[in-house]
This record gives sequence, C-alpha cells and structure tokens, in this order.
Amino acid sequence: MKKLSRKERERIARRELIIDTAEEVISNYGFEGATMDAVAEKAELGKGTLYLHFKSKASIYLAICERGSKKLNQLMSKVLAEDLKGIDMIKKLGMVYLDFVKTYPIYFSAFNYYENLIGEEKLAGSELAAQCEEYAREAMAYIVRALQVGMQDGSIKDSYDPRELGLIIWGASKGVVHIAFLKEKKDHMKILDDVSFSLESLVKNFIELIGSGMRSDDHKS
Amino acid sequence: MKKLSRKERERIARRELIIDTAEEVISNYGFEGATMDAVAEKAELGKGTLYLHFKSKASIYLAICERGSKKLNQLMSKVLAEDLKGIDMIKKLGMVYLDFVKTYPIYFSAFNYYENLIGEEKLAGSELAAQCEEYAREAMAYIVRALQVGMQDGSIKDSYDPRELGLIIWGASKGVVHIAFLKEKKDHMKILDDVSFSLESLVKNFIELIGSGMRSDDHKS
Amino acid sequence: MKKLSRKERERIARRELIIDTAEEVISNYGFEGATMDAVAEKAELGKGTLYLHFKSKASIYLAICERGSKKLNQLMSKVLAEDLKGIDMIKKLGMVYLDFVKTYPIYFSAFNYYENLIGEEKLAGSELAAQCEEYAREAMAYIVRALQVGMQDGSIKDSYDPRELGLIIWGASKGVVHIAFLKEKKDHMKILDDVSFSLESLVKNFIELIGSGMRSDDHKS
Amino acid sequence: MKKLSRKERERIARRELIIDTAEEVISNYGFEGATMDAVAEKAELGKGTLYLHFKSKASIYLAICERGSKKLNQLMSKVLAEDLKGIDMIKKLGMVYLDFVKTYPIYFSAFNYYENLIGEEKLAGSELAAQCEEYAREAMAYIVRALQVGMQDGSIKDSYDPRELGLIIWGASKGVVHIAFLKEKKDHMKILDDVSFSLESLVKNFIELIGSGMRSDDHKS
DNA sequence: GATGAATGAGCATTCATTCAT
DNA sequence: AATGAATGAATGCTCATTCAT
Repeated sequence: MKKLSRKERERIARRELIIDTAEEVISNYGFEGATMDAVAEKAELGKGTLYLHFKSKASIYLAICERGSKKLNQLMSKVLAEDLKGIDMIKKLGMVYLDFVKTYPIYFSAFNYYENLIGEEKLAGSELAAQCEEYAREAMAYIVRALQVGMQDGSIKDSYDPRELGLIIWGASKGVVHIAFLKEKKDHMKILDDVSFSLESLVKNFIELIGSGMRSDDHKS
Repeated sequence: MKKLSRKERERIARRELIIDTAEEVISNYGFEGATMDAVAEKAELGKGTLYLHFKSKASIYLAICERGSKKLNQLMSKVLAEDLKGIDMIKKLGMVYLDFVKTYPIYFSAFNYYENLIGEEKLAGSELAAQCEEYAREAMAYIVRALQVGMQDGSIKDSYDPRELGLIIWGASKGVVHIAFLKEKKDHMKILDDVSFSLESLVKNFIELIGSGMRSDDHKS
Repeated sequence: MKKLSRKERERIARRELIIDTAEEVISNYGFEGATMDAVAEKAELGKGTLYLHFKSKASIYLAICERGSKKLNQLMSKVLAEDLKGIDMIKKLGMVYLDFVKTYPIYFSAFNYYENLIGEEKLAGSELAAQCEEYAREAMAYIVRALQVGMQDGSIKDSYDPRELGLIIWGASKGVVHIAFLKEKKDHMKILDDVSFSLESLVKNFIELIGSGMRSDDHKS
Repeated sequence: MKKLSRKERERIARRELIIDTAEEVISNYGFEGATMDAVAEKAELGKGTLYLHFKSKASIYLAICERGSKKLNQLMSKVLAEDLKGIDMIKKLGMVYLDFVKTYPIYFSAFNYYENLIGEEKLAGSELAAQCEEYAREAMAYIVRALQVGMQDGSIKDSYDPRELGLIIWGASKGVVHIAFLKEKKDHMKILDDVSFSLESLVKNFIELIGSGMRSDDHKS
C-alpha cells in the first residue's frame, strides 16, 4: 500500500517529533510563551531544522490542530458507524467530545488558539490551514449526519435545519466545555461564588438538556 | 447630585478617551496587535500619559472589559425587573445578550481575551480584575435568579441545580455566539460548506432549543 | 544679624524640607533608584515645586553634598581649634571622619556619587557645585594645616610636601572607609574569606599606621 | 596545547570583540551613558547578537571587570614569585597597581562601578559575578601573603593582623589612586587650589608612607 | 508661588526568521 | 539535509522636566 523510501519515512518521523515536542512545550509555557528556541532545544534539533519542516511558527500550531482534528474526527466517525438512534448518536458524540477534551486538553487549547488566528493574514494560503478547515467541516458533517439520522428515525424534531442545529450544538458544546475548563483551571474564576461543578457533570447535563430540547415529541419519555 | 471638580471631570474624560481609543485600535489590529504607541498616537496623547491613567497595557484591556461588563449587566438587570415567567426571562436574557454582542462586538472579543488571561500573573492583585470578576459573578447571578424564578413559577423544570444550569446556559450561549461570529468574520471559516446562518437566527434557535429542553412538562405547548 | 522676611524664611524651610526628604528617599532606594516623584510625594509637595527650588535632580544631590560637606567641615574645624600636636590633630581628624561616616552614611554615599558625576556636563556652571568644591578645598585645607602644625612642632616628618601628604591622607582615608562599608553592607563581598573587621577597627588601625609612618623620628616611641 | 574548533575560536573572538567595543563605548560615554544600541552599532553587530553572548548589559560590565581582574592578578602574582623582602613586595605590589591603573584606566572605573552594584539583585547568581569575586579574593590573598612574608622575614611589624592590614592597604591604595584620578580627569576638581600632583608622585609617596608605618623597627634605616 | 498632568526621548530585552557553512 | 549564529524590528515601560492653570 504505502511504500515510502527511508528518506521519506525519516522525514515524516522528524516532522512528528517536532509536533510532539511543540505540544509538550506549549503544555508547559502556553501558546504565547512557547518559543522556537525552546522547541528546537527540547527536540534536540537545530532551530533551522524546524524551518525545514514548517515554514513558520504558526504552521506548527496548525499542524497540532490538524493532528487534534484528525484524532477527534476518527473518534466521531466511529459513533456514526454504530447502530443508534439519531438522538443517541448526538449524545454519544457529546460524550466522545468530552472524553477527547479531557484526554487531550492541548488540542482543545489549540483549537481555540487557531480560531483566534482565523482572519489574520498569517494563515493565508496555507495548505495546513486548508486541511484544518477540511477537518472542521468533516466534524460538522458528522453532527449534521447524526441529526439527519435522528430526524429520519423520528428521535429528533425535524423542525430545525439540521445544518443550523449542528452549528448550534457544536458551538454550544465548545462553550460549555470552555467555561468548565476555565473554572477548573482557576479558583479565581469563581463565577459561582463557591460552587464548583465538574467538567463531566456540566457536559452531561448539557447533553441531556439539549437532547431533551431537540427530542421529537413522539419519543418523549 | 454629583459635584465633581473640573479636575476630576477632566481626569475621567481623559481616561474615557484612552479607553475609547484603545477600543478603536484593538478593533483594527486585534488585542495582540494593538500597541501602546498606536493608542497614544491615535489618542493624540503622549505615551507617558497612558501610563498616568493605567499602570499597564493589561490594565487598559481590563478597563475595556469592565466597561463592557457594566453595560451588559445593566441590560440584564432590566430584564430581571420585568414581570415575566422565568422561562421567558431566560429567553429575553438570551436576546439581550445577542443584541449586546451585535452592538458591541469589541466587548465580546474583550471578554474572550480576558478569559485567556485569567490565571496569568499579570492580572494579580489588580483592582480592575477584581471588578471584572465581580461583574461576571453578577451576570451569572442574574441567570441563576431567572432560573429560580422559572422553577418557582413552574415554567422551568426543577430537576437541575439552578447554578449548574446557569453555568451551562452561560457557557453554551457564549459558544454559540462565538461560532456565529467566526463565521461572520471570515468567509474562510466555511464550516458548513456554503451555507451561512445569521448570528441572529443561530442564537434565536439556540434559545428556543434550550428553552424547550428546560421547560417543565406542565408548560409544554 | 539676620533679618529674613517671613517669605524668605519659609522659602528656606521649603528647601530644607526637600533636601531632608530626598535624603530619606535616597536612603531607601539609592541614588539611582530615587525619583523626583517619590521625593515630591514623601515631601507632600507638588513635583513642580521641587523645580521651583532646584533646577534639576542633580541639584538636589548637590545640595545634599553641600550640606554634608558643611557638617563635616564644622567638625573638622573644631579639631583645628584644639591645642594639640599636629600628629594628634591628624589622628583626631581621622576619628572625626570615622564618626561622621558612621553617623551620616548618606553623606558618604553622596560624596561618592558626586565624585562620579564630576566631569559630566550636568554639573557645569552650577553654583552649588562650586560651593561643594569650595567645601572640599576647605576640608583639604584643614588637613594641610594640621600637617603644617605637626611639621612645625616636630611631631610630623617634614620630608613630605604637606599638600601632597594631605591629599594622600584624604584619599587613603576615604578608600579605607569605603572598603569597610562595602564589607559591612554585603556578606557577599567576602574579600577575606570569612573574616570581618569592623569599620571602627579598620579605621583606627589605619590611623595608627599612617600616623606611625609620618611621625618624625624624634617622636617615635 | 589547546585545539579549539574554528567555531569555538570564532565564538570567543566575537565575545572579545563585544567586550572590546563595550570598553570603548564606556570610555566615551561612561557606564551609565553607554547603551546596548551604541555598543551594537560600534561593534557593527546586531543588537540581538549582544544578547547571544551576554545575557544582560550587566553581564558585559561584569565581563569587563573579570578581564581587568584577571590582568591585575597576573601582574600581582609575578611579584609574589620574586625573591623580595615582604616590605618590598608590598611596595612593588603598589607600583604594579599604579602601572595597571595608568595603563588601563577603564578597568579602574569598572571596578568602582562593579562595587557599587554589589548587593543589587542584578548580579544575583551570575557566574561572572562569582568569578569576579574570586579574583578579588585572590588579589587580597596576594597582599596578605606579602604581608605574612614580611612579618616572617622581619621587614614588617607583626603587631597587625595581616588580613586586616591587607584590607587597609588595599582600601587605602584604591582611595589614593581614586583621588589622583579625579584630579587628573578634571581641572574643576581643584581640591588643592592650584597645585597638581601626578598620580605617580602621589602613589609613590603613599607607598613610602605606608611602608614606613608598617616597617618593623629592626629595619628602620 | 504651587501644582500635577502631560510629555516623549530613551532603553533593555525578546524572538521569529534567515542564510552561510 | 542540518545547523545555529546573526539579525533587527518591535514593544512595554520609566522618569526628569515643562507649563498651563
């Protein structure tokens, strides 16, 4: 299937090494605090080598996003393959997202960072940026698909445009996770005087709430 | 009512001028791209003057957040004063938030930026930061209050902890608005191949969805 | 003798207040670290008022030097008035200097700071600078006088030019005190691995050494 | 003997170039007046390059001190190796110091500047600072050694603690040289109305004076 | 006289990116 | 391909001094 030359394989390994290291450095110093020097040193590579594989610092961040998107999409696609009612697919997609964020918080941060960069000229014309977009589109497609399934099987109200509903669910999910993250990260963020809800609890209740909202009346318990 | 000396009034005016200008500069160059030099020049002030009124760049950003929070809270508080069912209060709060974001997109950005800074030492001990937090707590309190009203009057299910539900609604709302913003800001962000939903439509449907999810069965139409 | 108008007296009091405060601020923050703002605030005066009395920051420093020089000279002049052998005058002058430095370390620092500024254009044409110089000349004159007395009364060798010898004694004394200060100020400055001699002991032994060196043979014990 | 790679040699040469240039700039503008920009420009290097070799401005100053200390210590160590009476060693050390100061006035200034910084946090933990201290300790050790030699061979009174005496001699010498410098540097500094003694004469007479003071009676001429 | 708001030149330091070897 | 020395634009902040009120 894939017959890559040794050269090619080494090249890819190098690239992966750089991304691995960048993830590590970012975990320690944050996206703003991470420097090319730090990545190069930790990877035991020359700084110039970084630029052999990535045309800019932003490219590395994009590569991290790409990796994260790929991973998430793989997880999501499995849900789509299961034999579930649409409404349950949506719920499961939510759980999968929760797991993903808990397991790879760096990717959650990366997605946020990436979104903040959108529109800046830095990303212009980048192949990686295009790839990230493609993955994002794909993720959306999974959600929309699940919604369509649910509308077909009657488990989800068909009064919404599935694409619009998908967008809403996607955005809302990210928002809930984001706020939960903030609260976990910082005691300061005592938005609720002294109550602290777990990321888990928050997301689960959110899923239930949203599920209840979109469930078709026929299926109401 | 309030008799401020001319000095005092001028001082406040200067301060407001700086914040105004900073908002303008940030709108053009983004939070990272905005420099103190640019603000000073645009405000036709010396750079030192900026530091006469704000002890750091972060302080100005914080002041912008404070201003935005204050404004939003004023709008929210009015809703609480109305004679509405809890569920309708929540919906109206959502609409108010939508209006706010559309009218003052800069504040929406500022809130996001501020949240990213939380936990950094830069904000430590700042009076402004404390004020911002206080406003955030207050905003949450309005939502929780509305939920409690709804649970009392039977328009909202009382199976959730109102504080947790408040957090969910707050987070989800921000997430929905955020994603809608992204789409408006950038054609690139074609998460849905070529369909574009308005911020308005998205948020309204989100409100309906969430409202439907939390409505107590007695009130189901 | 001195009939100063109230205006004049108040003016002088203001001036003294500023110098007092500056000494205090410098004691806390050092010469480089002291700012006009800090002095103004501590003196409870407007910053502009400082410039009403002193044309620059350097002027204040100069005024401190002048004050210190005046004080030291008063002390030295008393020694000259005593009925002592020249060699004992010199020794007593040394003790007086030691006392002075211990009592007013700020002036010792001020003298050093002033000397470092000599030659910079900042001091050019200043009346205060001229006054400081005059005081320094006067201090030298006291030493030279004592030496001459000693050469006359036979207690000091007359093989040296009294003016040159005076310069040497003056310089050496300051050097000894300086190094003793350094050691007291900082444990770091462990020039002698772990031994620490008191400023007092150092200076006294220095006086004895120098005294022994210049004593005429007739007076050798 | 030492085979350094070309890279290594170039690296050292760059470093030396920077120190050379810094010495030059400091000679012209003083320690406070010298800026990193000026050094970079004069060295025809990018400003960043300076920071490639020195982690801060203070580090460059420290490097100058280190260089000077090293040079002085080499000269002093040679004296210790000679077959001289202790008292003559001390005198010769004095002459060596005089020569050093006349040849490299910049180092004399650097030492003074360095001493003023001692105790500031800027130097904390610096390897260079430690090296400078070590050199200072070593210089003191030479003086103490010579004194001990003199006490042994009977040319110096043994009534003093050699370490304390060493400190006195070191301090006094610096003080004499300092005052002589001041007079040479500036006609203003007319501490003695119109007489000017050469640095040379001053130091030589100081040496004789101090020598005479510490000479044991057996050796008095 | 007294004030203190305004000024702006000046500075040390950082870091993504380039390029000669 | 790999390197890492060199770069220099960019930035936040300070503080002595001025001047309108």
